[in-house]
Amino acid sequence: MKITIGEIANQAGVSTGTVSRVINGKPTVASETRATVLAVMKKLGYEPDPVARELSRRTKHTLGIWVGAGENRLSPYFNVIWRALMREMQLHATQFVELPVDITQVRRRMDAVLLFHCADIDQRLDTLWRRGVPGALIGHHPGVSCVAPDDMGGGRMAAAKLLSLGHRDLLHLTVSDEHQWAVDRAAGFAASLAEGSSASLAPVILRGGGSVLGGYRLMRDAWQQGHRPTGIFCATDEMAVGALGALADLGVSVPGQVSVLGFDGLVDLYPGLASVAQDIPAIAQEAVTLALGAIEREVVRHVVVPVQIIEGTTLGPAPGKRPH
Amino acid sequence: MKITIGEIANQAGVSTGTVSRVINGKPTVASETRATVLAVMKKLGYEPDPVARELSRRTKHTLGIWVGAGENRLSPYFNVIWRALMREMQLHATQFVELPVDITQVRRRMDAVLLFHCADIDQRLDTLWRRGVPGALIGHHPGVSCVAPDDMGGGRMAAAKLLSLGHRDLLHLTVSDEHQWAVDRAAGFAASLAEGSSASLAPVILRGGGSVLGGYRLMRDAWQQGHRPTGIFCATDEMAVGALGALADLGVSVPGQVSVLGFDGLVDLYPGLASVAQDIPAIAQEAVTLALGAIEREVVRHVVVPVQIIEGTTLGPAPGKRPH
DNA sequence: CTGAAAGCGCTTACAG
DNA sequence: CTGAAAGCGCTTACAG
Repeated sequence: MKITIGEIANQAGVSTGTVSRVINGKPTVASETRATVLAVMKKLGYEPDPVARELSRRTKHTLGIWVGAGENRLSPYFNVIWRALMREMQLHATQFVELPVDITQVRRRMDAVLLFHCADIDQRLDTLWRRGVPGALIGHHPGVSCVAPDDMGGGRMAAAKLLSLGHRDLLHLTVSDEHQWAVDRAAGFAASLAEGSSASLAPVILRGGGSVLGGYRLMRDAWQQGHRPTGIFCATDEMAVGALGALADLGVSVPGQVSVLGFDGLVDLYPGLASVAQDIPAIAQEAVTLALGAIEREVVRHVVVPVQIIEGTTLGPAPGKRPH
Repeated sequence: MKITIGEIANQAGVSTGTVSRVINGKPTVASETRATVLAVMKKLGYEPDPVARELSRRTKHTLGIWVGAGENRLSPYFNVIWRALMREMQLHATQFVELPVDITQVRRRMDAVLLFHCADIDQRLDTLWRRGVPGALIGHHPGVSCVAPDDMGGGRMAAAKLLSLGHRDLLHLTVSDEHQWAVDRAAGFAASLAEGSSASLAPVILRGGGSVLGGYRLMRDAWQQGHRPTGIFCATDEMAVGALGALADLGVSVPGQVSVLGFDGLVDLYPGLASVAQDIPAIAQEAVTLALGAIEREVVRHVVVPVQIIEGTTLGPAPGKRPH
């Protein structure tokens, strides 16, 4: 039998209202009472029913999600962040609608809209503005709440990591489109190298398609044209997977001859892939929080979520160097 | 203001119970009453609240989803079917838990489990059996309810399509792992060719990785080894994308010199991709229906969902032939 | 700080 | 065939 708030209330000797207040972390509960209730909840392995919560919360919100036109909805990254967003909305007991590019078609009421990697942000915000729907976005933009990974910092971390392994001949593979994230990752990478204490280094930067095939071709062509980097930083993990495929086909050993570092943290794409990992769950959580906050006209916030390097077997010391 | 069952009842001059019966297609409603209610619902653009439905339906179900160990959760196909499953569960107001490989860890109660592309089906069913949880699966297996696309028929359709375009030199790229779907697609393709009225044809079959890179390498190597097929059938769209990439790099024109046909229907992967398309929404719907049916110990059913060729610009008549 | 009670939008026995 | 009523598991003013 499913265990409910009523059962908790019984065993804790309080009312269901109090149990509810504990669940929701309301401040108006005596700490002793709170402890008792928490103990009973734990003992019984209670988990609140999200469905009932959603129904009873007066203010039920539905969030629109509006994805940029160019976004590849089949990419691994989209896949992962989408699932994280879904999970987050479920926890917040929030419904959602995925918006078509032409938003005027949409009948369902939306309380707020989350823009995801849209290039034409201004125009879309304008459309929302006219409909009186507040927005938040994953990315960067003045005047609205935003959340994004620390792309610039991640680029810097990539540089620092490769430098610390002794690499001096560096290659950066990125996308030819001027996405903010790509620009920032490249800028962070280059800036950090330029600041190097000894000789200031400049990476070779090559641009192409953002897919696995894009990375493959860039890497293959670069090598065949005589480039001999020992440290390669890719703007996405997909590109890194492609680059690794090309290196394998070229007979170049990784990480013996060449180290490869991706970005995003999708290390399941390739065994041992090293990557500057985004904290996708945190981004999704912030995104939903910001969008929900926008409904209440909360103050605009810009959240930058830290990234973190996941070491893998595609990273090693530069040939002839010892690691330190 | 959200429009509810009460409002419908008011305007239709009936009770909410009757409206509910109409919504749920219960037979015990006078057809005249039904028509009135339906009309009001339509006029007001009413959509039942799935959350409220779930809460009030006495029997709330939680479905476990158990994904095969080898399944690439980042692949486009997984992405698409996963989203279709989520949507279906939402419509059925069914909760779900994604199960880890080690199911003994799971605390939450599950009413049924949906197995997705598992290789070790027998063993998993056994585990479920011991826990008294019924199962259904996407794939094929005797003794449990199953749903799967018509892999064999799709292979036949691929053969028929390429033959009708005049292609006689055929290549099939597939995965090296012995997945049921891969085996069936290849078998259908080969069987259909062998039955050809004139000379019986045999395709060259090459096996490799199922990813884009796998398709790329198979295609490139085949061409460089002197294979000169004019019609290429790939077991997955991802492989087709890879093959198309290789052909582009080799300077082979598509569909001028070579036609390429994928499988799955993920035509957004590549502009103009021709593909034997699975009806993924239908599969997801059946899957959830079967799993929910298994709870009621309904009779075991095996559902095969038809596939359909999506024509694209990667398909054309064999060189020197006119289309008919 | 806490309880009693109403209500979220539906479904479903129970009567009639 | 249909209505009145209870109930799904929670949250939240309203009192105290």
